[in-house]
Amino acid sequence: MTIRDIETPLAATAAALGSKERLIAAALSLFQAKGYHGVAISDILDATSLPKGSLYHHFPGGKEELAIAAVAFISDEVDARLAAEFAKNKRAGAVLLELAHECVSWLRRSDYTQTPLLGLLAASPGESALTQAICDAQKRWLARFETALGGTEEAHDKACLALASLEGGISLARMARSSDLLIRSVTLAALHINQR
Amino acid sequence: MTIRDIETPLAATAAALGSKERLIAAALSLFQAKGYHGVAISDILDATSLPKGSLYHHFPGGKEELAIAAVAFISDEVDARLAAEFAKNKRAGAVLLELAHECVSWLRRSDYTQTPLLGLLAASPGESALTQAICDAQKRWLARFETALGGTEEAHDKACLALASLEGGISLARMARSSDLLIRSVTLAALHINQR
DNA sequence: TTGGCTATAGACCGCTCAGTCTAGTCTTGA
DNA sequence: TCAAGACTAGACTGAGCGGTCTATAGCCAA
Repeated sequence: MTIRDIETPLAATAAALGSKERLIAAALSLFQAKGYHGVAISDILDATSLPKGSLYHHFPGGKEELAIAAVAFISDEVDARLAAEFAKNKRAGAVLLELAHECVSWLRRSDYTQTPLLGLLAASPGESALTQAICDAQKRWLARFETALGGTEEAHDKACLALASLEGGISLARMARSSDLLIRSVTLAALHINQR
Repeated sequence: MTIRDIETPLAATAAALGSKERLIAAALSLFQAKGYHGVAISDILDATSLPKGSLYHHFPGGKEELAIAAVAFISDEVDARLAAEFAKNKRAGAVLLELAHECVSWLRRSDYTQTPLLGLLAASPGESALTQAICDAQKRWLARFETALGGTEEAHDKACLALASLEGGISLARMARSSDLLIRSVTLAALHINQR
């Protein structure tokens, strides 16, 4: 079992993970649904049924440190996933589509409350370490696509389109409560990316 | 002079507008920079040098009513702009690129703190009238592109890609503090949209 | 001048926030 | 068996929040 399995917190299975992991999982889930400022420490504690002492024991830096850990987790997970897919010599467009479909499943499972990647976390305090962590995650993902596409100037362009259509599509789909919009934009983008 | 001229609040010119317009302008600017929950009523009052009484006189519904007014304003503005451009029989890709360049100018002018469209406002209380207002704005803009592209199924796909690459590109560019990423993704998208 | 309306002004309230602190419990290794 | 560290537990604090309230200033018509 991984953290991801309880990202939409299901108290039952959650007990099997350590407190630190449960805090990260609940925090990620909540931040993806309401953004950094929209989540209160008490929300996270309620979701995990843990007391304040535990949170500040594992994350002395408080809310921001926990948020950074959550971002690092999703950053690693997506990055690893991309690396694994590209290692199979799949075309970039296919990998993008696969990722999009997984995002769709997350959107549906959360009834369109969650933003599967980092979209809503962008509303975080400016100039903070948290902002930097989000920025780093996007850079990593961008680099994966870029190298998979050949590392050329054109590859860079295509990588930008891939990530933009994904994040933008997620935002549209969440608002309209219809994964359709995400699929449409990403499918077109994938088509273009796979060209020559 | 329009509200937009003082969207990045410049106290000097602001005095020429009524209090209500100044409140909307300042609120929009702040929400675009920090998201709904990241902005305090006192921030808006500080930015406008207006007392609390004025805000609750013009917007009895408080923070949310003001936010809705701000969303309605930008929704109208962008929609009118799209209508005007399309009326000149410009190709959809060209209009998209133009809009993107205007967003770039906003990003630069705000030193990459503001999200020119509605990106950061997506982190708003769920199931509220505000969420609905944001959703409506996106629908309007989407519809403009869709009809301009011919109203077909394919047009719908392309419209989704247009808006997704724009919103997603803005998010990437803001994080990386480089408008480059926005231009790259939108240029590629525009290319694809203009095809056939 | 007066009366009423619009708008400004800001003190004030109850609540929730992030974070601190002390006490207690569980685990582990000597 | 016991001591020390890891972790849980939750009361408490001060600051800041959104929102309410009363008082007042400016303006126009009677």
